[in-house]
Amino acid sequence: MSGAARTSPRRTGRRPGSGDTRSRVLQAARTSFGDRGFDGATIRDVAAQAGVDPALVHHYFGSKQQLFLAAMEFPLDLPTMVPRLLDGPRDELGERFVRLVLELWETPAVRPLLLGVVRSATTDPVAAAMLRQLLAEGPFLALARAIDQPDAALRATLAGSQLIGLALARYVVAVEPLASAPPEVLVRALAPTLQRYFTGDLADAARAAGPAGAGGADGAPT
Amino acid sequence: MSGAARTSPRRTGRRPGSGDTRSRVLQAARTSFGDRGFDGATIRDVAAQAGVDPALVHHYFGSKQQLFLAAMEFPLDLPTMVPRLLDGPRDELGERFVRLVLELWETPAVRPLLLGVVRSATTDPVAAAMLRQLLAEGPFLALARAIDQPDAALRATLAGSQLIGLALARYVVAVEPLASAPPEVLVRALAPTLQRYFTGDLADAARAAGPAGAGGADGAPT
DNA sequence: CACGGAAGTCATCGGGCGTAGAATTCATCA
DNA sequence: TGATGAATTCTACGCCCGATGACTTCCGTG
Repeated sequence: MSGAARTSPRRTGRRPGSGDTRSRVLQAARTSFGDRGFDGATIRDVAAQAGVDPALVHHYFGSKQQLFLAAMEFPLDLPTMVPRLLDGPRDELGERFVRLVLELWETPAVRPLLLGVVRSATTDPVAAAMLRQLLAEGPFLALARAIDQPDAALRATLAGSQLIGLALARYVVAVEPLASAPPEVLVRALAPTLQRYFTGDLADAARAAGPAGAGGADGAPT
Repeated sequence: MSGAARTSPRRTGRRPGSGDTRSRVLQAARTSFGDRGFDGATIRDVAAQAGVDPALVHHYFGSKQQLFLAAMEFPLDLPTMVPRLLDGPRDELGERFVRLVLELWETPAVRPLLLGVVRSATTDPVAAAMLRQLLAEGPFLALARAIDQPDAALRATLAGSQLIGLALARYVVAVEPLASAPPEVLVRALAPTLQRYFTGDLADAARAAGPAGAGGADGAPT
């Protein structure tokens, strides 16, 4: 109370910190990286958004790169998700997978992270490596490996390409009507694609679209 | 004869121009935008790559934005391509489409353009609009419209999402083994997906991959 | 109560950017 | 030949960025 009107010329030094400053900076960084990507975001803006001096961001995280890494660290229990996806009818695996990915993107706490990685991956090598790892070594590959089919790695990246394309078109670039389509419509539209990438026969070109015609025709899965 | 060794302290002024300077600048801009995106590319670097003063770039194109627009102008005869795609068996349309898109990406003169648009679209609004238009109003929509099926716009963007995802994974981020897969393998893998997006039934979820499968309750929304 | 370390601020450095304007040289044509 | 305009360069302004280092204030511990 009385300390406010002292003769101090500057309001420098430590403020009676609330304690959650670090997480506020992290949150601001997620928003900023998510909105503008790694290059577009600035430490100054992150600091302002968190109500903090830019130097403090450096004090906590050392560099912009390290701030990015800290902000984009996934709070997802990825290893747990794979068994959950495998649990259930195998011919509905594609549907479960699409549904899970859409749920993640629609979760407010997660979307900025994914946006940040995707927005930055086209330009920044570190972010590109993160995305590469997610698609080629993460849950996609684990899932593809768990199914007894050849070309697991190719299947994983094919599935990844469809889902990253969906994310880019729907959430980053906002192409209509894809951006406003209800999730359930997308699940219906994408599930067969994912299902085929994981369990189907990748060598046959023409089928899988005509309902009548030459019948299912894909090989027996063991 | 005597003019060369004058006391001139600077080598300023017009050089005995080769005449193709403008196109050299454009070519350098395509490379630079393709490699680093709109934000990452710099006019100074473009100029250096073209062996020219940065101010000349401004003299020709006015601003970085206008340079981008000029550099990314598609040399493709898009209206011509649609009829060519429709010409042939309808149930091989997906295959023809995938093949065409892959050919474009594999063409050395075209790839930097596409790379530039994709790399920039995640951050720059103008580039995002270009991509949005390409996917939602360009040949994708024209193709979907030419087929007698409901939800043409949604079908077009679904196809676009798969192909832009392929481009991102294969050419921008270089996810293996997708990045090194022979084009023909990708045609085989992607053609059924595109075929279904254009001509298939988007409402049924479970089929198109599983041979047997129980009855899928497609059910009307609402 | 002393004190050391953590939290926080300030001022600034060095650099790169887009852009602008003036100056200079070349080519062309009356 | 003289002039006019385009092509090209130089210089520089103003801005914003990431990073650094010194400094001040608070808090926990002995």
